[in-house]
This record gives sequence, structure tokens and C-alpha cells, in this order.
Amino acid sequence: MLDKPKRDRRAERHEATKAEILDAAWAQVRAEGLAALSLRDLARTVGMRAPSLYSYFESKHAIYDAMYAQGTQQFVDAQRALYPLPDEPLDALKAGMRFFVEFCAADAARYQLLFQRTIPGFEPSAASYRIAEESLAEVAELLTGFGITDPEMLDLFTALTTGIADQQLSNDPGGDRWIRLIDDAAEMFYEHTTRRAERHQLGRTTR
Amino acid sequence: MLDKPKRDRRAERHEATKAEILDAAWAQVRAEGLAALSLRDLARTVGMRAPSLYSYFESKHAIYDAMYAQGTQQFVDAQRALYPLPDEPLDALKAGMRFFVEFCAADAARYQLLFQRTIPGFEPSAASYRIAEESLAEVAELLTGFGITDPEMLDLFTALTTGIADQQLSNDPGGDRWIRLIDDAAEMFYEHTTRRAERHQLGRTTR
DNA sequence: TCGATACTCCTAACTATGTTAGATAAGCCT
DNA sequence: AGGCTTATCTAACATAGTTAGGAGTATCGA
Repeated sequence: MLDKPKRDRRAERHEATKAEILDAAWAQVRAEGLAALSLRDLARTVGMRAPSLYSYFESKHAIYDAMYAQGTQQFVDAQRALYPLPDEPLDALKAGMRFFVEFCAADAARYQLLFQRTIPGFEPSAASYRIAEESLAEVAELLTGFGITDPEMLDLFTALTTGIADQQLSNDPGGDRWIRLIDDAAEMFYEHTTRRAERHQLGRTTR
Repeated sequence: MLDKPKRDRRAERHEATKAEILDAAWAQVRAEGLAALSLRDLARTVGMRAPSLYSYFESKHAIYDAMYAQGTQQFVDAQRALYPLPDEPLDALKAGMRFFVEFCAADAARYQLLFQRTIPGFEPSAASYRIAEESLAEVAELLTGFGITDPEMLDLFTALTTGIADQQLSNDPGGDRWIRLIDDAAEMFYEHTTRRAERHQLGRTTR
């Protein structure tokens, strides 16, 4: 069996070190808070000095951006793993909300990075951001599949879902005070949208 | 007419300077972002050097804390100005939600300081925090007045309301894409809770 | 195998940050 | 006038992200 060219070897090693740095960054961020990421500390935990990190990432923000990309990828993967969804629209809605809230609650630092734009100068790169947008589009399609086509209802759904996640993380981290409300919230939303759709249907036929 | 004792004069002047510093801090924070508050810049805009600020606030966090206290006070005052509320529970709900969301949307930096705990080491002092808690208790009383007594429904209401505010600020700052949904959201919540209360009532009487 | 090249990591240093220590000058009180 | 308080300053410290430039090591072409 032939060995790979050494160029590739080096490239692989480079990528491996990048991954190691990112793992250490996640650990630090989970322990100390998202904004408390220190390049010197980070470098030390992977056996380097701070300037050496610049061989792998061109700035601290680039590290955040790579973490953002990882986070959205995890989100997309977990989202895909949801399928096939229950046939019953209401059950599918519940599953979707529960997935989102539990994904957020599982890692507060990740939630802050992905969904609260809280790092002073940081904005995700266009490439990273596109993944996130596609993911939201998938949610929209999901709702459309249930006959919920009004874009305002999509906005209301995202508000309700992120609101639950937000309150859960802010006011009961590690607990389930708002997670318990998910089924009820889904029912509330579902009944509302179906009623609303019926009303609009009637309004249209009688006009 | 007698002049005030000079001691008081000095104390007044001290408070006036504190207020001036806080005003400048708000301006800077609104322009550059909450986390971008720089003591040197702040000092310069009030005609001082950075260390002089320490005669007025014992740390940067103390400045944030004073701003937090001001923010919650503004919230409480604005909340009081809502009364008397409409008699119709649904209308009152709408007014309450609209008030909260518009208060948040009016000042993104203030929203971040009060409702998203985003500054690395900052937690509001006990004194400041108590005001905020009392304010939430007032919302709870409001709902109780409408016959919404279930604490879970209060949690659901806060999730829905903060969710709308959060989405509005994150995804359409300066616009009204989620603000437009407030009435609809209030109706959804109101119908849901009243239905739920009826169901529970029935459950109890038939048992 | 040798010299050139590329790569990785280092130390030193720059700028900016929040913060502390200590000095200076102005105003107040006795 | 002399002592006390207050407000403000400069100088300096620790820590942050970042840049410059060098040392050592592996890789590659001849």
C-alpha cells in the first residue's frame, strides 16, 4: 500500500491541529463563558504560545467563525436526524420545537454564539451564515407541509420557539421549567393557525 | 433665603457628575455596542482621564450596574404609565405585550443590558435586581386579574413576549416585522388560556 | 547528499484595555 | 495661614489581541 504524498500528510496534520484548537476553545468557552475566550490560555492548553495560533486562524474572530460553522453544522445534522417526522402535524410541530429548545439548552455557550449575536465585533462569515439560513428555510418548508403557509405564522412560530429557549436558558439553566411547556405551546400555536386558516378561507369564499 | 450647606452642594455636584457620566455612557453604548464601552473614551467625552472615573464608580461593572438600575427604573416607570389598562382582558394583554416589545425595540443596548446577560463578568447588584423582579411580579398580578392564575401560563406568556422582542431586535432592528404580530399573538395566547381554564374547570367538576 | 524552501513555533514587542498608586492643586474649615 | 478634603492628574501594572522577525526542523529538487 502506498503512503499518501507528504504534502497531504502535512495538510492533514494542519487540519487535525485546527480541530484540536477548536475542541479546546469549546471547552474553555463552556467553562468560562463565550466572551471569556483567551488566546493565551487557549494556546497553553494545546501546548503552544498565543502567536502560534495565528498559523491556524488569522484572528480570534476567525476562531469564533469556525466555531459558528461547527455549531450550525451540528444543528443541521441534528435537524436531519429528526426525520422522518410524525405524520400528525401537531406531533411533528412538537418534535420540531422540542428539538430546537433542547439543542439550545444542551450548550449555553453554543446557543449564545449561534443565536445571540453577543461578541462585540463578531459576525459570522457569509459562508457560515448561509448554512444557518438554509436551516431556517427547512423549518419553513416543514410548516408549509402542514398547511401553514402564511409567512407571518412562520415568524410567530420562530418567536414562540426561540422565546421558550431563551427563557429556559436565562432563568432555569439546567432545568426544564420551560421545556415542560413545549407541548402546550405547540398545541396553542397549532390551534391558532388552523383556526386562522379556516377564518381566512371563509372570508375569501363569502367575499 | 438661606443657601444650602456646602457639604450638600458638593454632594449634589458629585451626583450631577455621575449622571453626566452615565448619560455619556449610554450614548457611547448606543453608538458602539454595549460591550464596546471604553473607560478612556468615556472619560474623554466628559472631560476627564480614565482614572478619574474611579472617584465616581468603583469599577466598570459598577457603571454597568448603575445603567442597569436606570434601565429597570425606566421600565417600571413606563409600566406604571400603562395604567389604567383597558377593561377587556384581551385588549389589556395586547397593551401589555406591545408595551414590552416596544420598550425593548426602542433601545437595543438597553435591551441587551437588561434582558440578555451578555457582559462577561457582569451581574446586576441585588438592589438593582430586586426592582426588576418586582416588575415581573406586577405582570403576574396583571394576568391573575384576568383569571390567568396558572404559573405555567405566566411562563408561557413571558416566553411568547420575549420571543417576539428577541426576534424583532435580532432580525429586523428598526422595523416592525414582529411588532405587527403582537395582536395576533395576544389573541392566540388568550384563547388558549381561556380554553385551557375551561377544560380544567370541567375536569374538576366531572371528577 | 547538499542546499534551498517551507513550515512551525518561539520570543520580543506594540497597542489597547481596566485598574492602582501616588502626586498635585484647588477649595473649605478652623 | 495651616490643615483637610476633594477632584483630578500622570505613571505604571497586568492582561488582552496582534505583528515582526528569528531559530530550528522537516521536506524537496538537484
